[in-house]
Amino acid sequence: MTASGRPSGPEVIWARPERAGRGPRPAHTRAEIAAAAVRVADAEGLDGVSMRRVAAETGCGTMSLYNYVPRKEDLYELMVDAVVAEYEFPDAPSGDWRADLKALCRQTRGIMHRHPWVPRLMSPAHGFSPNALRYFEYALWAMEGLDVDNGTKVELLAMLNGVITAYVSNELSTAERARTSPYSPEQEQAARTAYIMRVLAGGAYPRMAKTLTEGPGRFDPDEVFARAIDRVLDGFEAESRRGS
Amino acid sequence: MTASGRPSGPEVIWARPERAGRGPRPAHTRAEIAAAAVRVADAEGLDGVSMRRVAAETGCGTMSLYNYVPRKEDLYELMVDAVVAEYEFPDAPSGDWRADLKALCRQTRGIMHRHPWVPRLMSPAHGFSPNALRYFEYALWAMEGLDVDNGTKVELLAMLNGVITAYVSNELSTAERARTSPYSPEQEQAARTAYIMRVLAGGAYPRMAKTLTEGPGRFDPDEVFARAIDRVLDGFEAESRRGS
DNA sequence: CGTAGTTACGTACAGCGTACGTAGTGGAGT
DNA sequence: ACTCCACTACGTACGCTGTACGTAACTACG
Repeated sequence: MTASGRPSGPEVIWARPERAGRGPRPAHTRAEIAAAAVRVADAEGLDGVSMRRVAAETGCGTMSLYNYVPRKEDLYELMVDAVVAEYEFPDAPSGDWRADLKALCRQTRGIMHRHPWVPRLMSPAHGFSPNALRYFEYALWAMEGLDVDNGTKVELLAMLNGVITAYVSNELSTAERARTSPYSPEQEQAARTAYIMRVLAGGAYPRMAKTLTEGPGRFDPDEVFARAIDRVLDGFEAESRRGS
Repeated sequence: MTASGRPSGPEVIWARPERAGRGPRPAHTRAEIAAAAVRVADAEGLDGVSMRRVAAETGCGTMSLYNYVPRKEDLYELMVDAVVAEYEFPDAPSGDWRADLKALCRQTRGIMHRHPWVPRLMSPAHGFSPNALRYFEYALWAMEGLDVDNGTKVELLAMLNGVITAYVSNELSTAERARTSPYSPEQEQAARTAYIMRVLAGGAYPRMAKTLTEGPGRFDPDEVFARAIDRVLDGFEAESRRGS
């Protein structure tokens, strides 16, 4: 394979050397480009991330970007890796796997809040980027005190991240909608609740009406999130006790 | 507001009357258009769904589609509602909420397998389409025997659907990648495993290496899925027993 | 020291969502 | 019965996208 230009076969971008032996010294680095793309996505949303826009932000010609990033999908991979780098791991786990995993989950949510486009890019395809590997290694370390087999640990991590992604997506969807819509959030909200009220008034969905009207008052997002994570961990802890 | 043309305010498509009082009889229906879009997405992937393509499939001019569907996002909403219509609900729940919810989850997974683009469109924005309401109403009915408050029931449904979406996304990502990539699945797989092996051979990620090499043999997707759902249900059942 | 491989980047193409304008249709109000 | 105008249908056009391809400059290796 060649270090740039069209690849001769399917390639993971991380397998490409960043600098080829021959030719002029590249004017930019992957890290620079990733940072530029993240900047654009944070400021203008994921749809604002186009090759032209990122190239401009990086300070190079549009097509020069393709020397660093063969396909747009690879740019996404760089972006995810760049934000996964924001995790801060202690020198060693505390020994309390539950607390350590919960802290990890809080960090995941924090990253997604800082970079609302992350949930949309979540995919197993990005599971082997350098920083994802760092994350995975630490998570496995933190789980050493958890008495279940390796497969179950992997399943636990997958479920935690799945739940977090789903939860934060819901959390952010209103905000993201507001960013895109030409109307004010109040107008949007008003239109939706008006519609729902009209539907429920029809009486065709009595259980739903009851559930939505006599809903509980507790809506603190942090609490809902913590509760969700706790429930997932509960399930696996029970399994560990059963197994040992 | 007017029934077609640019809306005068933010609108849910379901609040628009399908047929206006005045003017010529529309040549197509929402159902027809949704079916056409679903056909295209099933055959060519979600990226194949363009307004032009769907219009052609429906048999009308590109811009005529905008009489039925003001924005592309609304087309997505029609598509999701169309596949949510595939749920088959019994006349009444069995009384065993666990079994009923599990059956519902299996149906969700089935729908996502038949329409691999569904996970990408999962969003709370689609939670109030007519068929989503039918789903929600039945699910609440099925949970009448579960002794937790309404808020918890909503959280359970959200978590189940989140976990299913994440799980099926993982399940499908390889297939979807194969559909898009110009290389054979074997080539893709070979490139990825070669890369991972090289990384793990470096010794920087010992726990990960151990986990991946001495992984368990049980990989039956149906089992992994059932186990995940069961664990979620376990957590909530425990909570119900604690509460009552 | 040539030369092959790399970097840089402009041009060009096919496709996208959709704003806008025009023509024709048919139900509601007089 | 007749008029009016909201509505349907649809062609054209604009600005945007990802990226294939060609060209020119540069540098490390044989």
